[in-house]
Amino acid sequence: MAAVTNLEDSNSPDTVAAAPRAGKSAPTIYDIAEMAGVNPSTVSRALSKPGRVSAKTQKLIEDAAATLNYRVNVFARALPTGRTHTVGLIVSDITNPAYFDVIRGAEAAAAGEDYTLMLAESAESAAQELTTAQRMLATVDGIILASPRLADPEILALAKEKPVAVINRQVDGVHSIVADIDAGVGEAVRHLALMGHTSLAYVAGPEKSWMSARRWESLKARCAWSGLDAVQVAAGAPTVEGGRRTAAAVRASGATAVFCYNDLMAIGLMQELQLAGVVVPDKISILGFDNIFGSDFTTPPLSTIRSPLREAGAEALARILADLKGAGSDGAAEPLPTELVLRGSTGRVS
Amino acid sequence: MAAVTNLEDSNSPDTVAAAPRAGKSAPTIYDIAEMAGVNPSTVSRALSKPGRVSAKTQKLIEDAAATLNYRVNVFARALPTGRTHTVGLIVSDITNPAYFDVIRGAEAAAAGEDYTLMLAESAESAAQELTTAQRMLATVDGIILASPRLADPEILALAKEKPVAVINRQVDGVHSIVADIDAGVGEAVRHLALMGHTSLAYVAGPEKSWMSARRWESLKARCAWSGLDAVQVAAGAPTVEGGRRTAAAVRASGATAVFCYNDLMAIGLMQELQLAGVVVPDKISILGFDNIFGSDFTTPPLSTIRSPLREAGAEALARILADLKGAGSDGAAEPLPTELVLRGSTGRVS
DNA sequence: TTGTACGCGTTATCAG
DNA sequence: CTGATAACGCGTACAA
Repeated sequence: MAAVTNLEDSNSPDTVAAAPRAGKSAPTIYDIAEMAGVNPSTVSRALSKPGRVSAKTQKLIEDAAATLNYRVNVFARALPTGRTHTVGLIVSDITNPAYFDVIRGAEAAAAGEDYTLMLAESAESAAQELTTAQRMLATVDGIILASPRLADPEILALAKEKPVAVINRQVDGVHSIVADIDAGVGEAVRHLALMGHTSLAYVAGPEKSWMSARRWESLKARCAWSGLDAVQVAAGAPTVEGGRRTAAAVRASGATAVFCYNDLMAIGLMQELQLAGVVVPDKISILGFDNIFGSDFTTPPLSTIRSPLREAGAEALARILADLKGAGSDGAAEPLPTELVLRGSTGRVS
Repeated sequence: MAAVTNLEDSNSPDTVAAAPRAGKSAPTIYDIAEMAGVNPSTVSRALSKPGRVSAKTQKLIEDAAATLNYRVNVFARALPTGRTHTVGLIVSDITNPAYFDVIRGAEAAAAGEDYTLMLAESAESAAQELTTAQRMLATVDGIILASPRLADPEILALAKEKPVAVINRQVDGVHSIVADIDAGVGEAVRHLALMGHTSLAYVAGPEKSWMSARRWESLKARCAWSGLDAVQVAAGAPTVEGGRRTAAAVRASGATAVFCYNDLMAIGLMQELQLAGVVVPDKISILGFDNIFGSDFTTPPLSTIRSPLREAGAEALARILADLKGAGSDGAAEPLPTELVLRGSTGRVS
């Protein structure tokens, strides 16, 4: 394996110019003031609160700013105000495709309001989530916690410092964005009952996951209502590997249909089952949650319960921005719906 | 724009319950100075360059900082220095799992040096990439461009302002992290020849992708050397959908083995082919590049050429940090090898 | 080795 | 409505 970073044999890797210092520094409001013939403070006003200056000088200043190609220095602005126009988003695992949409939703919402999103991951660790959040707190105006592993009191403590919104979690006192999983679960259970299933199982996710417990409750309740059996047979890391490890317990349970905490686990479970010669869905039906990217790569493609992750990300950001703008009233938000996505991993009981 | 904050823990605290200070606002170096009985500037020195103060006062100051639970105000620090301890990373598509490892590699390297990573995506658009980069430029110390769609001159212009490193691209004059694809391609072609294939095809990615061209060149050269036919039969967006759209052209080509620009396209192509009743690999072998998360979800699992993405991310960050530290021209970088990952989508020619 | 004084770019508080 | 001036917290020549 010969080659290298600079492939083309020309090993001139290091004529690379080192951090050059641009000769002229960026234009400031003083430059604009001079050009427009007004006081710097007037420029500041014109550029931040477009209401407190006369229309004439406003235009004068804006023109000058434009020709100078002026851009605010966010650090200088953050110093007196403490505001950074930045919102943090902490996800539990950046390699979980479920967060793609959360990230994109939040990012789009942020960009639309001229905010910047800061992304961090907690690697499924409550401790790391806490230190990350606290570190972020210094540089952001608010924080979004997606599927947090933190305990409620810790989240509330965070919320005392700056606006906080949680996704996939219900925490009284902070903005909580939770999808209405009952809808999707109801659809799924009804469908499975129609296919002849009477004994369902649930493979749980991390212990600290509020959402995992919630999904199990929803499933249990729905099954009780429909007169089906439902048991929680295993738990594990919310990853493909974690799903694989639950295969033995799932087989032992005798259930004919299995809900997994998320698609990743469902995929892992299905892989392991197939490896052992269990045919899906003939022998056992498998369902995931989230409808992540890649859940249709499998054979059979995974049936799953779609969550409105993108909308959740956008909603979380909107709530924080509302807090920031003082419009605090976090009135009741409409529940975000879930729905059954039927693909090949579920079928008639044999 | 999003950012990945590093997980580096700043102080130790947490056990300290009592609020260290009566004042509401965060402690500053003035508070520390007062408590330690020294001048604020001494505190500044002690906290930034641990060499310029006496060991005694150093400890005095550090103790005071600890009991005060002091944390530097990054904005105040950025103002005089222009340094933010932040590096930007722009990827072309955040939903492409290939970037997982790039992101993690860069993040880990950043965290290790107490830097923070800012993440943004260009959505495969050169224009958006440029505006994003320029926007970032104001708040980061350097920028990493992963698979940039920008033209060379534009990248060089960026590099004139702050340190820049590109991944999957060779740009003379800026740090270029490119894996040795010849190694993996060589392995793959040799394997296919052994399996009886004589006519290979390449499905290209985006036109602006330097890496796509490079992969095609490598394949072409290797085939020529081995006496095999190789043609580029199609091109498309580097996505699953893009891969699907190339199916017709691929079938028309008559090739028995197809290299795709990346795994996403390979998966899409395989799906579309299978939908049309073409059996993989019996009728046609398919190979991807990158070995992304999920490339083993398919049936058959995808054969692919693994790229050291994580190492690339780490390397890119290291180069930028070296620039920042003035140690500018670091010697030749270590080679980043690629290798063939043989799974089920390749087989003997029928 | 440590203290003094000032600047970084912006916003906020007063006057006018 | 606009101008002057004082913070904001930190780094750093320049002195001492």
